[in-house]
Amino acid sequence: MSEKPPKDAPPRSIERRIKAIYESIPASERVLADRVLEYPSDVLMCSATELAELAGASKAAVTRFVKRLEYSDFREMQREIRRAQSTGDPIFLNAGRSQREGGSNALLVHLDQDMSCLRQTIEQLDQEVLIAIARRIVSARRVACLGYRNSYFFAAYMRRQIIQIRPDAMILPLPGQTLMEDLGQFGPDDLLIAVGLRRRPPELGRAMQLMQQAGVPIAYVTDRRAITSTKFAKWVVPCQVRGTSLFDSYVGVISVLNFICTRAVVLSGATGRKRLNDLEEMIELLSELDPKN
Amino acid sequence: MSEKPPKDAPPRSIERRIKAIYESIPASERVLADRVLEYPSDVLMCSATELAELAGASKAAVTRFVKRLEYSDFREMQREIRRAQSTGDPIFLNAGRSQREGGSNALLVHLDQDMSCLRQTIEQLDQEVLIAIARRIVSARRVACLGYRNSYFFAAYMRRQIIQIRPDAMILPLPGQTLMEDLGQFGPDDLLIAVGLRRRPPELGRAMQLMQQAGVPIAYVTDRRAITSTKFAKWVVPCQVRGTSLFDSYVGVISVLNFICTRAVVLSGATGRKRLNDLEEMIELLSELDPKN
DNA sequence: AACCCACTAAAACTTGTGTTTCAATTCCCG
DNA sequence: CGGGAATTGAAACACAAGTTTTAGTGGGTT
Repeated sequence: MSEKPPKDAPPRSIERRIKAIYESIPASERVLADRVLEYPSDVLMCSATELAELAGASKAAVTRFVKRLEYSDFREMQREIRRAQSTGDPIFLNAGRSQREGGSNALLVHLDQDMSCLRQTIEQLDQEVLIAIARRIVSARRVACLGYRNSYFFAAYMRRQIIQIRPDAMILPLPGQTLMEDLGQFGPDDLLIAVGLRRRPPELGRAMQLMQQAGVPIAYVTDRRAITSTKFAKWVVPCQVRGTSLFDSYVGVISVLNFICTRAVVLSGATGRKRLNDLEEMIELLSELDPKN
Repeated sequence: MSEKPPKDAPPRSIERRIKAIYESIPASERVLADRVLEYPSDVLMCSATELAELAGASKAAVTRFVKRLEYSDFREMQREIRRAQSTGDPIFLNAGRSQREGGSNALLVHLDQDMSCLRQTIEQLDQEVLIAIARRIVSARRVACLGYRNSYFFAAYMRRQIIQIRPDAMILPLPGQTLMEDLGQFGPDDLLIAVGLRRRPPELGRAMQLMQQAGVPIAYVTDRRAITSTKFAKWVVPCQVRGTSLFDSYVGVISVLNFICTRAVVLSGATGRKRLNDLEEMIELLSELDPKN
């Protein structure tokens, strides 16, 4: 007992162990480290062979990696982690889920709500509408994203994804500018993406009405309760935002926007720009500049 | 090989299968059934041998039990169950939801991905950490939200919710300002909420390092692969952002932020809730907002 | 009581796993 | 440009996992 072996002394989690040595390990093991950090439950559920395949490494690399983490054995590592899990380390709650087991766990209640919010949003959407919007994003002469209050963030998010294929996409309103300075020139060849979730200020409806009168097609991302303002839109994307929570849940909104943008990028590749039209390649390309800091 | 086993026909859940045959199985397999019904995750995590020991049965009993459940193999059973869990409710995956004609169910695939992304984020978080952050939001002298690129939107969203209980909450960086002009005065009594999702510019890490040196506690919302920058944070909130999609999915991030903000409001108690009510009332009164438009 | 049948688990068997070895390769550093 | 250290995955290896066989037990029936 006088000697303290470093092994059992600190009940360090794998994440901690990985981060401690991350800088000093070779590439083949680093891909494993990345995979484990991103999907920790894989270690519990998969065999070492599967883990190697998932991470894109060899079985030998897995063994070396395990040793470097100061585990004697792949299996011992699994046991170790499982112990940590059963003693309450929340990182791996994933595997032990049994819905009603949570009891007073507010987090899991929250998860349930957001899951059903997300599901209800997506299930009741028409894929063709979303694809039509994506197509329009690619083909329109100009694109602008509009949103107020909370919705502004989502409009801005949308615009940020779109500029990867259309660097001219605008975000509105701009501080200190009136809307019409930027939208004044818009016409039937353009596209307005309006995000109007609950707590819409009247400006939004007015702007949409004006744009409709100018013949501008409008894609309108909103909540289910919107009524009158949907009349101005060519495409309506109603999202479920209401939970029993204090604040509205926007998981459905962000998910839909992601979907539209993804489709738009794919479509833009297909329409013959010199961009890669292979989705996988694009993912690879986007992933290569990926700082681990 | 010419014969097609009934293997791939029904994607029934394991619980269903067990209950279907429960009455008609012998004792040694029934103890296994009981164990599995009570701790379903054992099947995923344990080996067949371990499962036998836990339930108090023999290895042979496990094999017979698995066969009786119409799985060809113990390992195949594990794979089957794992697949069902990782996508959430297996109802969505291959239940043949062809209500949307057109053959391509890209939307439902997208839903699956975002559902599991959301689940993996929430389930692997520590509720105590989130509550500690919420508490700090209420008690800190000053609060600032920091984020670059995509993360900026989430920092801004966060700040927008927080100002309902803390009107002094800041969003950073501000255009045309240097960070230190706003953060220079920060110290141990304050709180910095940093959002740093993939594609982090180096500025973020530098800012966090400086703040840590100044003794400022940092709540850091990031993705699972972040390594070095987590060293500067007092609380780390790792989110699952990676799907097989082109763009990262932020459903988990937005959900967590919502949770933290909600808890902060609840914790802020009467004053906070009062303020929120006042705000709503005032808004209603001025009819500044019309939810129906 | 004798027989039969279902059931059980120990032990042999087989397959697939994780580990180790090793030659080829890359990357430094002189 | 070399030589050497480090890194890598394919293949060989040892071993443990799951399956099958088998011998034994207990309960029920005629």
